[in-house]
Amino acid sequence: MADVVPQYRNSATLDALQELVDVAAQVPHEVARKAGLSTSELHSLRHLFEHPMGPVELARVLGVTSAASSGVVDRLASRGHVERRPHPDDRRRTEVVITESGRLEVIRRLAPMFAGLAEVDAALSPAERAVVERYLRGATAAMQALM
Amino acid sequence: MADVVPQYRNSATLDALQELVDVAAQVPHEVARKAGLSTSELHSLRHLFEHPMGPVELARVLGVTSAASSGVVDRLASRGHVERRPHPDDRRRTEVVITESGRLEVIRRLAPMFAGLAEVDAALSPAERAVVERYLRGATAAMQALM
DNA sequence: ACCTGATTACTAAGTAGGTGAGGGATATTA
DNA sequence: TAATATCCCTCACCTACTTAGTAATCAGGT
Repeated sequence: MADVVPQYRNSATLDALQELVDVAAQVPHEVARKAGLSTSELHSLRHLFEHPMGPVELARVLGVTSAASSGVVDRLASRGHVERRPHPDDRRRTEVVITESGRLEVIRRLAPMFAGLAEVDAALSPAERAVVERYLRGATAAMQALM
Repeated sequence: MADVVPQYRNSATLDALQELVDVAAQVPHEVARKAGLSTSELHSLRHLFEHPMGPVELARVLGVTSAASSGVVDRLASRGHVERRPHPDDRRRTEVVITESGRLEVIRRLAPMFAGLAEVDAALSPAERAVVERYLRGATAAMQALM
């Protein structure tokens, strides 16, 4: 891009950001491969780690159809990484809940990265942290504008 | 993650970073869909924008096999977005060169994002920019450690 | 000059995981 | 209550990947 879009040239941050985004995209690919999961399965575990959700919501966060996420849940369930549970209030719904095995898989694969990120984070002074956060939120917003 | 890995809790930057990475992963998916390209095809154009490369190098940056990238180049070439050219020095090689049509496609789809990012970037003082760059490079390194 | 091994790019066959359409059960709204 | 919407699933199909293997070319050692 930088070659023909002059005003974006020579910005070290923009350059670093692009590199970050590229690497961040490679990581799930590689980690999933090592874990014997598809990237969708890995992303699902990562999101289910936070809180349970149904196949349709999962489809939304993955950016796929519910037909696809139904298969994702099937495969994760067959490996024991998640469980389907009936929703207490709405009998149409299924809650997909991550199991201990699923949690361990996520932690085992991603903890080293989070440790490294925490270290980078810890090196920031409060003032610097505020600057970085503002930048990250701004960049996120700029990307979201495309969608 | 934050729920069960206490030392990572309450870091606004880490939280913002995760959000950024998630959005950054959604963007190519969505942009490619709108452009009628696969994500691999879009990523290929993005990298070929910088400089030509052969199918094998393309495969490496995409994280797929050369068999797959061969197909990617086929599809991009059939749409007129790239051209195969014989490498001047090494007759085993093919150089895949982006065409004007390919450049336009990339610019048209991604320029708004880069404009937004440049704006965020421009809001930084030189000192702040240095902080942000250091953080981004550090985060990139932490991610790369997994691979 | 001639092997040997590495590298590049491709093809062929098989497969994983996606889409789109649609259906049954349940919930929500008019 | 009737109509409509939502949730989750199945089915048939398709795209884009993988693995395996080939031909051409290059580079190094003898």
